[in-house]
Amino acid sequence: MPELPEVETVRLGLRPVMEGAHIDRVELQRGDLRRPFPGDFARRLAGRTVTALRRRAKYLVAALDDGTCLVMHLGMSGSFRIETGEGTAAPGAFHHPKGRKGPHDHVAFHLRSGARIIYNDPRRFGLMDLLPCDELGESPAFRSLGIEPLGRELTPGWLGGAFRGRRTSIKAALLDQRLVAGLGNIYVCEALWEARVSPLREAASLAGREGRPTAATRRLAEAIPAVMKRAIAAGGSSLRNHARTDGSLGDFQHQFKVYGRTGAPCERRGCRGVIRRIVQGGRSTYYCPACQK
DNA sequence: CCGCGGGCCTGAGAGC
DNA sequence: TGCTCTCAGGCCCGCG
Repeated sequence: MPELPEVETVRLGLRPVMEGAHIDRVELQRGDLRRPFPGDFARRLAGRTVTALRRRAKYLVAALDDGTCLVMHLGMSGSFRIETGEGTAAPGAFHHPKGRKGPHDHVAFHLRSGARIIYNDPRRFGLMDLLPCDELGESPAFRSLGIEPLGRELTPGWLGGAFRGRRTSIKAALLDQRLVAGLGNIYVCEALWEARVSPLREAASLAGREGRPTAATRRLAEAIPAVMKRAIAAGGSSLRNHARTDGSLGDFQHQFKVYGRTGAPCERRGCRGVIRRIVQGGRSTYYCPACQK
């Protein structure tokens, strides 16, 4: 469940439990997710205190009291859940509220408060790493990340510049984390619908000229943060995984205008179009051919 | 550098 | 019921 709004929802859920928390012990189920855990991962975390829980694009970053940062990515299927410690946690147990260990619980953070934070990830496309906080920006994963979609940098002028010379589709350009970092397949589709821009358009055609972005680019610069904010307010989108750390579902999937709505009527006022699914770069794109130009 | 295609994993759902 | 197939919210790598 991992685009920016879902990651932000997770961050907001974890923050009250994690910030200021002392990590007693970390348990791993196996040595790797998408990549191996760094050496001595569990040992290096034991005894540390979390000073802040931040987000960069789709990454969660827990700053620790020794100057290292725990970097976490949810991949396609990662989720966190918080288990508060009634009684004593059985040693060696990845506890589940019903006493069962989830089949894909890979990491358990045992906090001094008695709470446990469990990371579950069936497909194991997720990632955890430990890096010096002052070198985060230079790390391979972060070095090439573009701007935050909710930051001040996202202006029509900036977007227009980013699209300049890009021969790829606007859909692919918005998925490119080197430009705007944090959008994924769902929110790109939704933002394009909101801005009435066809996903098939060449990105360069939206660049405009001499710092004069096109009207479509101005609409996109509004639609992107607007969709993200609404999604965060709704607790993200839940398709098959839980978005929230307490196990409750996000609600934004009920507000989708195009994603997953193949064959359904376009909800734009006055539009009689029907939502269509196409494949771009091997991934589904949903859009309304009638009103997205 | 850019853009594309494939690969990495497991599970859910559809269709037979 | 059970099998096979397709698809899934992301990212990395290697190729031309």
